[in-house]
Amino acid sequence: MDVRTLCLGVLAERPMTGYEIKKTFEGAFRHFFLAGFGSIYPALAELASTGSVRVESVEDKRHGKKVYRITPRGRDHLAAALAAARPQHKVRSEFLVLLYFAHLLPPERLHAVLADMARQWERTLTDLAAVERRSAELTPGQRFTLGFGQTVLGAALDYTRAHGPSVPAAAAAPRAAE
Amino acid sequence: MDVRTLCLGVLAERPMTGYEIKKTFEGAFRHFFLAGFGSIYPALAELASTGSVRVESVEDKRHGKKVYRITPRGRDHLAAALAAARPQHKVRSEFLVLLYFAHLLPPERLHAVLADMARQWERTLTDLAAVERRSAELTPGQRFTLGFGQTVLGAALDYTRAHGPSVPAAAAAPRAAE
DNA sequence: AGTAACATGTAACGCGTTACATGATTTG
DNA sequence: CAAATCATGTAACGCGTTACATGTTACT
Repeated sequence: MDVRTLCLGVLAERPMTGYEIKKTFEGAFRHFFLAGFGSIYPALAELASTGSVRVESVEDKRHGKKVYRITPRGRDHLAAALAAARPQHKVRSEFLVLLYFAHLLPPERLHAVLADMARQWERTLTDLAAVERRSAELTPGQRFTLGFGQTVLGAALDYTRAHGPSVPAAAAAPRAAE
Repeated sequence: MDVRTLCLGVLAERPMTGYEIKKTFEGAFRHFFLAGFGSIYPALAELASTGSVRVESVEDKRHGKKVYRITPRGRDHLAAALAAARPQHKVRSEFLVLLYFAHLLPPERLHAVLADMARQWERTLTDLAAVERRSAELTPGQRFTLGFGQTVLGAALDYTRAHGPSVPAAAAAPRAAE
C-alpha cells in the first residue's frame, strides 16, 4: 500500500489540494502513516496521469492552487487496492534499539533518550486529543484508529515511564577495555 | 540507524555468522526491527571492509561458514552510532489504513482483516513468550524491550478485539453510486 | 529418500526521505 | 515589516525488499 492509495482514500471523502492532503496525514494519520510533499506531489501527478483523479486549477486568489477530485475510475482503483492489501503493522523503533543496547550507553544519554521519546509520545497524544475534539465528523473506522492510537501510545508511554528509569546504563568509562 | 549498526550491536555480545544474526533479529527484535539476508550480508561485507569486524572462515564442517567478530574500532563506531541516533518510533500500519477506510470495505473483507491482524499479533506474542523463557540470559535493556513489546502488542490486540467487531463496513453494494 | 534447517550471496527494483528551489498571502 | 502559513514541485540519494541462485547437513 503506497502513498497513491492513501491520497486516493482521503480524496474519496472530499476534493483537496496536495497541501490539504498533507495536513490530513498530519492529523488523524500521524501515528501510523507519514508522507511528505516529496511523496505526495509525485503520487498525485501519477494518479492524474492514470485518470484516477481530475485536476482543477483554481485561480481564486493565489497563483497556482490545484484541487484534486477522485474519478469513478479512481474509486475502482481504490477499492481494488483496499481489497488486495494484506493487513500489516510494521514498527521500526530506533528507541527500542537504543534501549536494547542500554548497557552500552552513558547514563545521561540513556536518560535523555527516555525523556525525548516520552516527550514525542506526549505530543502525538496531544495532537490526537485535538482530532478527538472533532470526533463527530469522523467515520467509525476513523474513530477506531484514533482510539487505537490513544490506547497503544498510552500503553507505550506508561510502560516506558514505569520501567525505563530502572534500566541500568553503562558503567562510568565510555570506552571499556575489550 | 541502519542494519550495519544493528549487526555491530549484536556482534558486540558475541561473534556470530550472518545466519545467526538473522535468527537473533527474528527473536527479541522481531517486534521493532526487521532485516532480511539481502540487508544483512551486504552490511556485514561493508563492516568488514571498514575494519569494524573481522571475518573468520570456519571450515569445521560445512563449506563456507563465516564467523564475524567485532573489533575495537567497531566498538568505537557502535558507540558513536548509538550516541548520534535520535530516538524514534515509527509505525507504518496498513492495518490501520484499512480500518480508517472501513466504510469502503465489504463486510467479509473487514472481518478477515481484523482476524488476520489479531492472528499475527498472537503469533508475535507467542514468539516473545519463547524469548521470555530465556529471560535470565538477557540484559535489563533487552528485558525492557521484551516487556515493552508484550505490553504494547497486548494493548493493540485487546483494543482490536474489543472495538474492531463494532466498526461498520460498507453497505451491500461493492460499487456505490457516485 | 525427502524435508527442514543451515549457510551465503547478488542484482534489480521500488519507495520514501531529504534537500533544494520558489513565491504569495495572512497574521501579528 | 517580519514571520508563519499556504502552496507546488524536482532531483539525488539511501535504503530496504524481493527474487534469484546454490549447496550442505541433520533429522524423520
